[in-house]
Amino acid sequence: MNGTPASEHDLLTRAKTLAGITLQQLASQLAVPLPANMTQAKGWTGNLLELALGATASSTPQPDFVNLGIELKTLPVNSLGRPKESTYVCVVQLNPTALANWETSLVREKLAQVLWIPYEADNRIPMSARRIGSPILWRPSPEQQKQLRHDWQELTDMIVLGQIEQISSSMGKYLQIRPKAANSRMRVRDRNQPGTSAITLPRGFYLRPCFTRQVLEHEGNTG
DNA sequence: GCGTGATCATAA
DNA sequence: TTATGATCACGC
Repeated sequence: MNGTPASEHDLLTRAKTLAGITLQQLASQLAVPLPANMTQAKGWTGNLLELALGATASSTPQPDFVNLGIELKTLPVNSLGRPKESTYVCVVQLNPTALANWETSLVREKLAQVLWIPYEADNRIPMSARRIGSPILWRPSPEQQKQLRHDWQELTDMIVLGQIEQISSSMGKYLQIRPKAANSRMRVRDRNQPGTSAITLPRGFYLRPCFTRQVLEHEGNTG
């Protein structure tokens, strides 16, 4: 269980051994205490899985498994096995270079290869009893890339044009932009308007549940 | 302070 | 019930 996985196969094999066990069982194996409440431990499940699988890049902008170029994402699902929440992808970088084109964008980079780990998150199930699901090693299909690229372009166009304040969370069919900050008083510099001192609320890109649902269902049908 | 891990709380 | 806007903890 210790050390970072040496190969994609190694990582997937490890992840499969977690399928079916509860969060409490895994936490116990790793000697990690269960949080008393999720309000004060929002990233707990993600951190637990990182620890279990030997992810190395926590708190850095790099992929979780640097040597493999794979990002790890836990995915809370409801009683129907569908995503319960949107999925945070990355920060919205507020400079023209970062937003210049999709091919070199952080969103595309982050979502190039993702190991999805679904887990039960129905509120009627106590934290300790929630089970981890089967891992899905995913790369966006051409259709999914098209979906993401379309939304990304639409949203970043607005930012580059200085219209970030007009962006609403309801924009983007699959990819959206929402606040991502310690609180609503946080501010960052928007470098898309040279010569001005524009500041704005930090934001992030998020995948809507309808997108991650595709990921789960496609894998379920083919894998 | 910023980016990582995300979910919470309430409006719609 | 669902999605938006807000927020919590941690590492560096």
